[in-house]
Amino acid sequence: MNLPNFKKYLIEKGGLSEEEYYQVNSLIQTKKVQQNEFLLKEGSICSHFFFVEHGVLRFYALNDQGKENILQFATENWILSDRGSIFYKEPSNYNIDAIEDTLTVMLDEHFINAVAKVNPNFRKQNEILLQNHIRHLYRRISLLLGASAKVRYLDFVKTYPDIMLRVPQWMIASYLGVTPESLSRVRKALTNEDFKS
Amino acid sequence: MNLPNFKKYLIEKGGLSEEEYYQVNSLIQTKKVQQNEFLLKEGSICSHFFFVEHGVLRFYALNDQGKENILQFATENWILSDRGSIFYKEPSNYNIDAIEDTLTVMLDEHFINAVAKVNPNFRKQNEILLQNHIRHLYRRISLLLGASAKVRYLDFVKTYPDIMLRVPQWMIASYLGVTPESLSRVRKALTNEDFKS
DNA sequence: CGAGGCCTTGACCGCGGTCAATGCCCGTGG
DNA sequence: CCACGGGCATTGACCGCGGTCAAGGCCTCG
Repeated sequence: MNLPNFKKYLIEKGGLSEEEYYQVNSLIQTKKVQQNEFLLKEGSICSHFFFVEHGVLRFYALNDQGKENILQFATENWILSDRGSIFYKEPSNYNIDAIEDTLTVMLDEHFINAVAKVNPNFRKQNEILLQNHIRHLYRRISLLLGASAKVRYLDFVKTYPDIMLRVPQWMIASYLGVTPESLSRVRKALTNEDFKS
Repeated sequence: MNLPNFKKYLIEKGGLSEEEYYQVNSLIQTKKVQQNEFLLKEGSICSHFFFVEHGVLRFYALNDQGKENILQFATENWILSDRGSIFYKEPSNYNIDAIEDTLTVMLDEHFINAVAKVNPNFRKQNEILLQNHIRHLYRRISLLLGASAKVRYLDFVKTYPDIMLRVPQWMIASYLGVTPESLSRVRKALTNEDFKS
């Protein structure tokens, strides 16, 4: 199995050497999903973290009216999961499915412990990634609390130009917390501004 | 220095034994702040995690119009900080100040490493707390994306009944992402509903 | 060529924001 | 002990952003 992104992740972000990587290599499990296929469905218990080797995933909740709220997209090198469901063995309230055909690496506690054993530094590196993730979530909350749809959209374009090109617009609207119609109007207003300047 | 909550935290959540606690005891630094005093100001670099021994803190951002967006309250046993600022040594975009007179324990990387050395299990426990934190943030984002002011308020009351009683209403409004006036109307509508039933 | 998914556009409406006035509580000082 | 002032909550009038509903256009794919 050829997993250049995952290998790079373990070596560069995880701090493993090439030899250490090959030591845990045999433990790696992968999973392929096609577009619209699910990796996690509401009500079931999430068993793994999913590292995206290539493709795009989405992580979303259904609210009381059955509307989707997209919490996160994940492209190459992102890790996605319902952490609460994993750690507390509870049924998940979330769904994960594929926006493109996607190849993922399935990480469980067993694998993480194995890597940490090979290189104890890994846990520390991993912690920094978690801290960074928390930081991004606070930034997102800050925008949701205080910024207009226009500002949130501009921030998204700047932060994730790659995702812009790979997911349909109505999903971006959902991620931003607005309707597809509203997002369409925001975009129209922006192109009009461009003409004026 | 008598720190019953922090001691309990290191022993119950951190997994230390009583003896191990006394081994790191001498390294503990605390900081007292009075109401309205700052622990972190926008533009300065955040040097510590703050564990709340007793009191209430708030963590907030200022948006472009100078309005406060409260990202987090912290009562007893909570840990607050700008993680990005700590890890990347960047000036912070956030503020932390005290809502009540508060006693905090200041945790830095040095202290955490010392605890981890005394009990290697600590880092793993800490990771679980981080995962749990991420989970809560996703829940909050989910509510901000899809729920009305009323639903968000009811959720807050249910989740943090203690905080309700200790912080002024306009701060709760800020946390929920609405104006104080709107929150007042939501509350009024709810008491009217109560009379009907 | 037809069907279905997605984006756009228009008309309408309601939730929540804004601004301003009033009420209430409480601490401070005359 | 009362008068005053400041901070917070409430209420009302008004408005605008963004939601809802419906129609139409534009793709792509069978």
